[in-house]
Amino acid sequence: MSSSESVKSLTELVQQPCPTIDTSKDGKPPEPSDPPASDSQPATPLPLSGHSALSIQELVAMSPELDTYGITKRVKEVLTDNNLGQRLFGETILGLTQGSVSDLLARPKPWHKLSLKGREPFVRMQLWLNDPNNVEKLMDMKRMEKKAYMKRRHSSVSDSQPCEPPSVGIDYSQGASPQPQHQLKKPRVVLAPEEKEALKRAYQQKPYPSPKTIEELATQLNLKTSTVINWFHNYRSRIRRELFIEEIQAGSQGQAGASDSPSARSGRAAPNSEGDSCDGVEAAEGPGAADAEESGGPAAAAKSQGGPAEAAAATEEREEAPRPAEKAEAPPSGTPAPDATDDEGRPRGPADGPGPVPNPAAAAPAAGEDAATSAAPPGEGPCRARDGADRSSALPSTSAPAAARRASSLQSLFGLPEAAGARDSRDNPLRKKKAANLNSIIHRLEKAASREEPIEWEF
DNA sequence: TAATAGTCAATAAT
DNA sequence: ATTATTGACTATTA
Repeated sequence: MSSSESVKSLTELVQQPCPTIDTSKDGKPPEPSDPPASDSQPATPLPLSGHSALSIQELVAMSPELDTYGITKRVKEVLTDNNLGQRLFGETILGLTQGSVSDLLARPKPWHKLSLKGREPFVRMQLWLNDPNNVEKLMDMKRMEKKAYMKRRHSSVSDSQPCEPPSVGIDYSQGASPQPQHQLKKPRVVLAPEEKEALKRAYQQKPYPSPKTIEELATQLNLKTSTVINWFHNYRSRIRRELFIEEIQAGSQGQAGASDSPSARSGRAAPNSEGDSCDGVEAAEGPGAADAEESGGPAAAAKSQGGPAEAAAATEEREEAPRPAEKAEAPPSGTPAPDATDDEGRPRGPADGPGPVPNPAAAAPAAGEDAATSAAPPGEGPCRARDGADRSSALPSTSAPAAARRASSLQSLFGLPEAAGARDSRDNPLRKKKAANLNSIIHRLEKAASREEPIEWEF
């Protein structure tokens, strides 16, 4: 069969219910089609509905832009409406574990920020949503699982338990517990809240600590170096994603009513990141951000502790903010994280500085887009109307007056419909994050501009 | 070489 | 029971 043929139908399969006639804009030019993936790998062992061949990878490659936020929203609805769990859905439909599914559904990244691999689950979800029997199939799976489970239990009860307690026999209960066990299982590190706080503080001053700094942190907190490194990696990406969703939600808060549908959606309101304040930004320069957020509430979070973490506390007198009331601003208050001398890691050539910067240029438009699309309830009519008039700013381009670019970035950022007055002070934290973010971006742009380098911003 | 992206899997929290 | 969180790993990418 001609690839073009199948390609077409498949593309339709993936299409979102609401055919956004955005084709006019195209925009994904380079997706050259080239099926680079034609190498090894078993590819898709998953269900992938009846379809014939064509791996999802190929589907992903030619998939039109999908509204990830809208998709996850609908998936969540369907799952909860039908009492289907994430584990079942994940293993059966996506080939992912429960934890991954939870994360994906709660914090989907915008389509354009996803790699080919990252898009896969979303394509699968879209495919699943389009499948008229999706729920039935899953329910069947559920039944089957239960049956199997019952069976197992039965046999183990009636029969002598043939399996399970693998070890046993010897080993008794042992008071030493599974300690000496060849150390086969790592304990799984669990950072104490104090340690996390110390790391967060360090992050705020330097999102990309030098190896030296990392080493010091590890020593002071009594952690393995790799743990600290991992923590920074994880934290950076976590922060990044948080900004994504905040943008999206901020952009969609406007209206909502419309045709509410069955089952309430997921009310998420303000997740308010606990006491971690707006990390993620500000490393650039100005103080700008240090919010205590949460006016009148959990102000008194864990504060004093003299326990184990004294290492951190000791070296760095905590600056914290004893006075939540006066959040005003806490400039990078002197307190260098660990060991004063620390200073800067300096190196880092290209893009560096304030790392935790997702890209506003892209994010902003994305937010609008997602919002628009997802706003429409699952299947049906009125889909978006907005076209791609403004969504042009999504790509690199490069050589353009930095100033101009910055201006446009600012515009798109601020341009977010602020209408829908309804919000009061609630958006403060968000605003701050955005502002801080903007600052860091500006900082980078200026830096770049001054050195007249074409640099490629991935906006 | 180091940063990022995507996940896993243990374990916390509901 | 499920769902959410998060340290660690693996594969990519620049």
